[in-house]
Order: sequence, then C-alpha cells, then structure tokens
Amino acid sequence: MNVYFRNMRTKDEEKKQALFEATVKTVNDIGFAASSVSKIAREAGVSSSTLYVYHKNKEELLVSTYVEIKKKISRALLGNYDETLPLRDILRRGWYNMYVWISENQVYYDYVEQFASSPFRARVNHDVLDRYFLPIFQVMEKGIEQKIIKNVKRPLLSAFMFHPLTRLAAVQWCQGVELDENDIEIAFAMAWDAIRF
Amino acid sequence: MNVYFRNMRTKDEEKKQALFEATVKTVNDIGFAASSVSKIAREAGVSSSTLYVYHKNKEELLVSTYVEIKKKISRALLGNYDETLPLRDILRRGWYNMYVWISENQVYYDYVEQFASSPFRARVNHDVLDRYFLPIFQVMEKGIEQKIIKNVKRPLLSAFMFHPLTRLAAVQWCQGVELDENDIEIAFAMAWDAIRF
Amino acid sequence: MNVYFRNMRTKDEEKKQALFEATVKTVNDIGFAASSVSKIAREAGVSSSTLYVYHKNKEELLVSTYVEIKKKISRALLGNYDETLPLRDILRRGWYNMYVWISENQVYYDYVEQFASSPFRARVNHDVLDRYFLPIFQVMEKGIEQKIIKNVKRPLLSAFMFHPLTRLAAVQWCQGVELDENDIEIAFAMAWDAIRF
Amino acid sequence: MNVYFRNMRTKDEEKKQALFEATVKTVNDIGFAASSVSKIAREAGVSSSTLYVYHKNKEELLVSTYVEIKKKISRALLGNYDETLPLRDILRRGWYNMYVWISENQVYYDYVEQFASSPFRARVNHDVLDRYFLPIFQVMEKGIEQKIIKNVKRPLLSAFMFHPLTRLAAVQWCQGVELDENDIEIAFAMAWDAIRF
DNA sequence: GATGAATGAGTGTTCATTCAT
DNA sequence: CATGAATGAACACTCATTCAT
Repeated sequence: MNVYFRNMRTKDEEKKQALFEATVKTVNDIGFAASSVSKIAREAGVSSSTLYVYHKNKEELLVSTYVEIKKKISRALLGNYDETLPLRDILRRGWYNMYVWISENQVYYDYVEQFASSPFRARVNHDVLDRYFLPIFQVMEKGIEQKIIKNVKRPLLSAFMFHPLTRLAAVQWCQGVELDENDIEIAFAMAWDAIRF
Repeated sequence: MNVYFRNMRTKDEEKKQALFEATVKTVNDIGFAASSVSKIAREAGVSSSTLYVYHKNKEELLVSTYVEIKKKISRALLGNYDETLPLRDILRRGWYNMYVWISENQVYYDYVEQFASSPFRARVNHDVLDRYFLPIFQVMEKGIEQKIIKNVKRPLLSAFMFHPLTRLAAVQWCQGVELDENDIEIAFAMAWDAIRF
Repeated sequence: MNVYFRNMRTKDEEKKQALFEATVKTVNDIGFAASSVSKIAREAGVSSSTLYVYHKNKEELLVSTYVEIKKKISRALLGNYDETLPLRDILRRGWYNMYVWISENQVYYDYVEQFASSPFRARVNHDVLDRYFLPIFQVMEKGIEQKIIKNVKRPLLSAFMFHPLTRLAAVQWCQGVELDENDIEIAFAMAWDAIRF
Repeated sequence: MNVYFRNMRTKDEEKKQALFEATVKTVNDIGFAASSVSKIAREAGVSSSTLYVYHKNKEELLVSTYVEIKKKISRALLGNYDETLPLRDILRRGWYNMYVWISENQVYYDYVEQFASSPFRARVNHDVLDRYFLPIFQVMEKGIEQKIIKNVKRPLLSAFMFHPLTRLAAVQWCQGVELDENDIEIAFAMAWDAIRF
C-alpha cells in the first residue's frame, strides 16, 4: 500500500540513488565506452527521459558519479582518523581503511579508474576534490618537517604511498592472487620504506 | 616486377602502420569512448572498409594496438640490458629507460591506460605479454634468492617497482610539476627502498 | 477581496500576454520548426505545464497567436478610418498605416509569414478573420461601382494593393535597401496605378 | 531483370532525385516544421542513414532542395526568352511562363514559400541565386533607361511585377477562385500599369 | 587490395503532453 | 492556478559492419 501510494511525481532521492548505482554497475559490466544513457537508465529502472530530469546530460551524470565516489573514498580513508597517533600509525590506518574499502567496493573503484583514464577527467575540478583528502596531505607535511618522511616533491610521496595500493586492491590486478591481512601489513611496510626518511 | 611487388608490400605495411598510429592518436585526442572506426580510418587516411582488410573488427584493432604498444614498452624497458651489472643497477637502468620512454611517448602510454582500464583488457592474453617482460622478473627472482630483495608475493614487487613510475610519467599526473633527472633518481631510490631486503 | 480577485485576474492576463509575446519572440528567434512548447514557456517565464492552463495544446497556442496578430494588423490598417475622404485617400491611409505598423512590428509580421506558409494555416477560420478587414473591401467594392477601380476578380485587387506592401515592409526583403517616406508614397502610387480604372 | 541486377552499391542519381522529390512532397504534406529526416527518407524509399550519404545533414538537404527549385523556376521564367521582342512582351512572356510553371508545380512553389519564410533562408547565398534571374533584371534596367518603366528603387519593381503573381498562383490563395487565361492577361496588365512610366 | 554505398541498430537528447501535488 | 516529475515517441545523426565493384 505504501508502494501504491508512493508519490510518483515528486523528485525522488531513491531515483537519483538508483541512477548512481546503475551508472557504476553499467560501466563495470560493459565499460565506459559502451555505457550509453539508455542502458544506464534501463538498469536504473527509469526511462532515459527521466534521467534528464536528474542530470543535465551524460557528461554531468558521469562526472557527478565520479565525484560522489571520490567523496566516499575520502570518507573511507579518513574514517577513524586520530591525529594523536604516531604519524606512521595514522598513515597505516588510512592505508588499511582504503585497502578494505576498495576491496569491498571494487565496482566503485573500477568506475573511478575508467573515468580517470578517460578524457572526462578534464571536466572535474580537481582542486575541490583534493580538499577532501587534505588531512592526509597535512600529516605528510608534518612528517617532512619532523624529518620522518623524505623531503621530496609531493607527487612522489603519493605515487608510492597510495598508488601501489590501488593497484593491489584493484580487481584486475589480483587475478588469482589472494592477498591476506599479513600481505597488506607487508605492503604498507614497503610503502613506508619508500617514503620514510 | 620484384620492385612492383615489393612496392605493394611496402604500401601495405605503411597502411597498417598508419592505422596503428591513427588509433593511438584518435584515442588520445577524443578518448576511447568517442573513437569510432570511421574516425580512426579517416585519421589514417584510408576508408573504413579498408580498415577491415587489416583488422577483423574494431575489437581486434584496439587489442592489437595495445599489444603492439606493450611490446614497444618492453623493448624500451630492456634496452641496454646487461646482466653482468649489479642487480640494483639493472633495475635502475630499466626504470630509467621506462621513465624516458613513457615521457617521450605519452600518447602511447595514455592509450595503454585507457585500454587497460576498459573491459577490453579481458581480451588480451596476458601470459603472452608478460613473457616480454620476463628478464626483469627473473632479475627480481634472483634478487630474492640472494636476499637482496624482499621475499614477498610478486605482485607487491611490481606494484612498488613499476607502478608509481607510470603515474609519475603520465601526463595528467604531473600537471604543473616538473620532474628533473635528480627527481627520477630519487624516485628510483624510493622504489628500491620499498623492495630491497 | 475585490482587490484580491482583480489581482488574480490581472496576473492571469499578464501570463497569457507573456505567452503571446514569448511565442512571437521564439518563432522569430529560432523559427517555427525549432520553437518548442518548453522553449516558449521558458521565454514566457512560466513552466510548460502552466502553458497548458492557457492553451489546449501547441497548435491552439500557435493558431491563437496568429489570430491575435491578424487582429492587431486590421486595427492598424483601419486606424483613423474616415469614410468621408476620397476613395484613393482612404486606401492611401490604410496602406500607409499598414506599412508603418509592419515596419515597427516586424517580429509580429515575421510570425504571420511563417505561420501562413505552414500547414497550420488550414486550421484558421479565414472567413472570420476576413471580417476584420471588411471595411477596406467594402471601399474597394464602392470604387468598382463608381468605375474608379478596375472591375476584376477580387483576389487580383488585394494581390496588387496589399501584397507588394508586405514584401516591402518585411525585414528580409529590404536587406540593405532603405525605403523613405517618399518611396512609400511612390509605392502606393504604383499600387493605385495597378488597380485604378 | 534490369531491376534485379541494378547496382545497389554505386551512387545513384535516381536516389538523389528521389530524395529531392521526397523532401518537397513531405514538406508539402506535413509542413516544414514537421518534416523530419526519417520521414523524408521513408518517403524516398531509403533508410535515413542512406540520406546522409547524399547530404551532409538536414540543413544541407533543405537548402540544396531550395536552390534546385529556384533554378527550375528561373529556367521556366526565362524559357523562350527573346530579347528582340518589345520590352513589354518580354516581361509578359516571363510573367506568363512563371504563372504556368507555378500553377503546374505548386508543390515546388509551396516548398519555396515555406523555406523562404523559415530561418534557413539565411543559409542561402542569394547573390548566386539572383544571378539566374539576371536577364529579367537587365530588361527592366533597359526599360528604365528608355523611360518606359518608372525609375524607382529596384525592389519596388519586383514587388509589383512578380510578387502578386506568386500569390495568385499559390495554392492557398485561390481557394475557390478560378483564374482563367483572361484573368492572367488582366493581372499582367495590372502589373504593367504599376511599373510603366 | 581498396573503397563508396548501404543500412539496422544505436547514440544522446528533446519533444508534447499528462498527472499528482 | 501552477508546477515539477515523468515518459513514450520522436529527433538528427553516427555506429560498426557488409558487400558489390
């Protein structure tokens, strides 16, 4: 009855959510290139004209989906953030959070990878996105000041701290290889070895 | 007549080459999703029907282009390979070769990234491709035996040895950041710190 | 309460007026073919659903807009009508009125032209419209009786009396040609030469 | 058998012609605004993708159809052109030719009217088109020099010489009114009265 | 081997209109 | 009265591919 009386003519957070999930799933299933507006709409259970009620056009749909996931990732990364911990532990916790999140949300992460290697990446305001990850960057700055972390150009730090992680967690990487908790601990140690003073 | 036939052969190889370059350029310019057979053919200066003389279909075109680039990369990586050098130096030379190659051939590398994050990746026989990179893997195995390199699951090694490098070389990563020879040396040192025993 | 209701009435009439103007402006700006209900509504500052409160559907909107303009034209044509004047002067005044009106209201006239050459023209009751122009036709009948005007089939008279005028006043006709008061006087003389006995 | 063996893969003048006729017919039947590429293609008996083999896009289809008809009209107007005739007779012949042509080809003329009152008119190079009608304009110039025709701004001359004619011949004008040869003679006399010195 | 013609199926997007609020 | 949400149908156009030449 609830369903019967559901307001079909009021903008629907559920529908927006459904489009978000459908976008991710479709890109995962058939790839960025093959993901058409109509396929995404069908997956979401709405007509493709309805999609345009919620999104200006395809680009905006794809970009907003990307931004949404990036926010989720930053929230995952910074969950349990405790700046009283020793610096290495802060990073380890972030690393671990992120590993777990990506492992459990590979569909989202796969979307991010496909999006980021497409020309759509140019359509995102990266400065705004980076702000979500600011605390981690600040921790690293502090580490540099305290001569705990190598004083090198910043992109080098992320390239070693976080980039290998994404590869390890990514679905296509671990074909046939199982990484257990111990491996993750080891991997973090390697990342730390790379950046520590 | 000899000349005549040779001429024909040359012409053919030229066209195949033109299609290869056109594929890379088109994907670079407008992205994987927007790269259509006819656009690629136009870029190559042939009709799209001609493309089908050289490639069974679009997928085969994209896959073979990917494989071709991967071979180029392996050749670059292993250029100047000298197994009499100390292990660290072998890796450093490979690292450096690859950095230079990617920097100078970002169009190819961009293609690889877009391809590898698309579902087409499943269409490639990765075992065959990996074989091109075998010498490097063998070097690492030797390092492990000699307790110079950490004895960890193999994917962890590549994740730290080579993956950060690709990010550093990638055009979109270094927006505004200039990496000089010194930085590259530092970056290699970081990779080495990550994997060394 | 009186005020309250009157206010509502005013508001309504304003919206209807806004839709009328928006229809004309939109058709002028982008043409009949490209003028959609939603664009017209947006131009009028109302939602497209609201448009349907005032007009049964798109056709009725376009037709009623046409009829409205035709009324305006007839009012312009017959302004200052004075049947005591000599016949030629009555026509000259009408001619002049109309020239001025079209020149000053080319957006309306452009709409009329686009509408009249479209199949929508079949949807208008022309007999009713013609009635608005009756006085002019009656003047011409009197002229025929008095052997001042040629006794020819009536469409011939309008074809020479009024049709050239619309062309001369139309924006697209006079590209680069400036017609001054004197030219208009000459033009009327030509029309008069065509129809006079 | 001829039909059976007809070459289906060679560009086909017949098909181009069919598209031309289909464009005119469709616009006539349902109007400019409602004439879609797919309807025109269906009318022509080809798929709408095939239409794009022959025309770059809808605009080019519509414009080229317009230009084609204008050429036909100029050919009709100037048929039997004989500059040794007295000036009035040259014009009368042109007038008559045109009346006959429009009467017999009202579909084409209706297309012209709809096109010319649409914003597409701006897409045509009018100077080039005018050139087709040059001889008639030159005749009028000669008439002015010889003081046979009024020396007034040129648009006034065409407005009275040719514009009433198009109205008289146009299908929608003569609803219920039959114009016979005599009426046409009279109409030309009226036009001549308008422009003669 | 090379290509222009051909097309059914699809693209992203807008359409006119309805309906619940 | 006014409107935002909703949609099936249509839009102009491109797709990957085939085929006759």
